[in-house]
Formats: sequence, structure tokens, C-alpha cells
Amino acid sequence: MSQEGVDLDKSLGYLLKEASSALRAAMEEVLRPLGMSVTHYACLELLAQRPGLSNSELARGAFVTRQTMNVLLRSLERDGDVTRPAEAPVGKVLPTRLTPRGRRRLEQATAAVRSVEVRMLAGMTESDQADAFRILKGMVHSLRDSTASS
Amino acid sequence: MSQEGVDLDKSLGYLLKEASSALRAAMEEVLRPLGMSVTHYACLELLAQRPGLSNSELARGAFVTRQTMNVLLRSLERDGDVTRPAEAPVGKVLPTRLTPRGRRRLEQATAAVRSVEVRMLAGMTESDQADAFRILKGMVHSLRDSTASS
DNA sequence: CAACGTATGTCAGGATACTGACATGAGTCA
DNA sequence: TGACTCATGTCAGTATCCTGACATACGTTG
Repeated sequence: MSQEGVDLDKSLGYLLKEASSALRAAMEEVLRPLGMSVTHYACLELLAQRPGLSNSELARGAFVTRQTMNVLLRSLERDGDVTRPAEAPVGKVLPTRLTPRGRRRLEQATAAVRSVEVRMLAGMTESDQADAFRILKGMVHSLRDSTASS
Repeated sequence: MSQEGVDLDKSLGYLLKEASSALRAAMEEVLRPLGMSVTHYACLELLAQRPGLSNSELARGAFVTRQTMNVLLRSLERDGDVTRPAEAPVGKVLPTRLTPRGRRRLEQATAAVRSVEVRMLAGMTESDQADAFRILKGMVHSLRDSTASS
């Protein structure tokens, strides 16, 4: 009756965490000289792609809570990287937008992050990337559905 | 010259984070009724597979700092799930081992976590799993090497 | 219209993890 | 042997993030 447990060396979940952790560490490293964190960068990138995103939407996109994103947005606003209207145009949602300065900051960060992604993708064929994409998307879908149903 | 940035919807890095985040959330959810966190579980699982691991080694394996693992081990020791010798047999390393109680706790946790992994693997073929394994391992390798070299 | 459920922004409090630093022990090399 | 480097366990302080809670605003549904 040897309860073998989950062999971590062969666990896809462990490997997933390992890869994510390594990616985050690599990103933090190249972002640090710019005075930015990964969450910082994620926020700016989200705003570049979808201007006018609200605090809560940014939080979900960057995998943090509303409160955490709130303090981050305050500092970004203080530094002049983003702007939010003093009062909500509709409802309570304060649509956030990048300033030109924020856009420049994002450009620097994007260059740094891109170098990391190039490293990460090194050794992967096109079809590998496509496979990874398809598989990861499936995993997210399976986990999300089940999590919500419990 | 539209600086397009990295389209997050098509970024493998973002998807990796998303998958890892979803997995962690799902694990926290099934572990909470047992009064355990993911780090908790990772520590016990590591000890089951490699008895006698040191504090620092456990920390690396669970992706936290030595200090964090230290306080976790104290609580585990207090609860009687693990044991450490009062004095180091050699050097400063205190080899940690599971107690029978810890082993039982781990068994419960393993069952819970296994259900999550089953959900995650649902919809993945055998060859998908093999591909995911190979690709993730390659990513970790690429990132680790480059990170260390900078 | 009114009541309900949902989502948002924000505040306060507490838990958690990290950075920095120190002393100790082991291994290496001249 | 002695100086050097490295890794470990631990302590203190700080930063970070989360949980809980509240008031507000919108959409729906009776």
C-alpha cells in the first residue's frame, strides 16, 4: 500500500509552477533597472491594448485584487504614467488611460520583456508554440469551469 | 511606427501565468477545507519523496524563501506533522522528516490535489501531456540558463 | 416604481512573504 | 594552518498582498 503521492518531477502542475516562476523571475530581473515590477508592466500593457479599462478589469487582467491594483494606479497616476477622470462619467467606473509618458515607459518595458520572451521561446518550433498555446488554453478552461461550479 | 507591444491574448507568457494562477486557485480551494495552503502541501509532498530535506532545499522546491519555509516548518513541527533534530548532525543542516501524522495529512491533501489535476488533464491526450512536458521543461531550461548568466 | 442582485471604488486591519543582516559550519586553496 | 568563499539557519524590519466591510451605481424583475 505504498501511497506514492504525486511525483513532483513528473507532475505537470509542478512544472507549470516552475515555468511560471522562472518567467516571472526573469521578467522582474529585466524590469528592475527600469524601476518597474511585473504587475506594473502588466497594467501598462493592458491599458495600451484596451484603453479605458477600469480598476477592477485591470486587476483581473493582472491577477491581483482590486485593492492592490488601486494602490498601483495611484502611484502610476502620481508619476504621470496614467490618467483617470476625477469623477466617473457613468456609474462608478473610472476609465484609465495611458499618458504619453506612460506610453514611453511601456515601450522601454516592452523591449526588456520581449528579450525575455525571445529567450523563453528559444528552442521551440512554431508548432511547439502552437501546441503550447492550445494545451494551456485548454487547461485554463478546464480549471475555470470546474472551479466556478464548486 | 505603431508600437504594438505584446498582444496579451496571444502571449505565451501571459497564458502561462493564467494557467498557473488558475491551477493555484483551484488547489487553494480544495486544500482550504483541510486547513492547508499550497506551500503547505508542497512542503509535505517534497518531504514524502525526499525525506531528510533541509529547510533551504524545501524552500527552493516550494518556490519560497528560506525564511518563509522556516516559519512554515515551525508550525508544521508544532502541529506534529514533521520532526527536526534539535541539533544538526552535520554542519548547520537540520534534516526534516514526516511524522505518521504528517503522512496522513499528506494523504488527504494528495487526494484533494489529485482531483484538481484530473480536471486539469481532462481533454488532454497522452501525447498532449507529453508535449506539454517537453515544452515546459525546455522553457524552464532556457530561462534558468539566461537568468543565471546575466 | 421599488426591491433585489451584482459590480465597482475605497477604507481599515491583518496575514503573508520578502529583503537585509548576522553568526556558524564546510569546502577550497595557497 | 589560515584566509577565502559559499551555503545554511535564524533574527529583525519592511513591503506586499489579501480578507472583510461599506456606500454607491447600474440592470433587472416583480
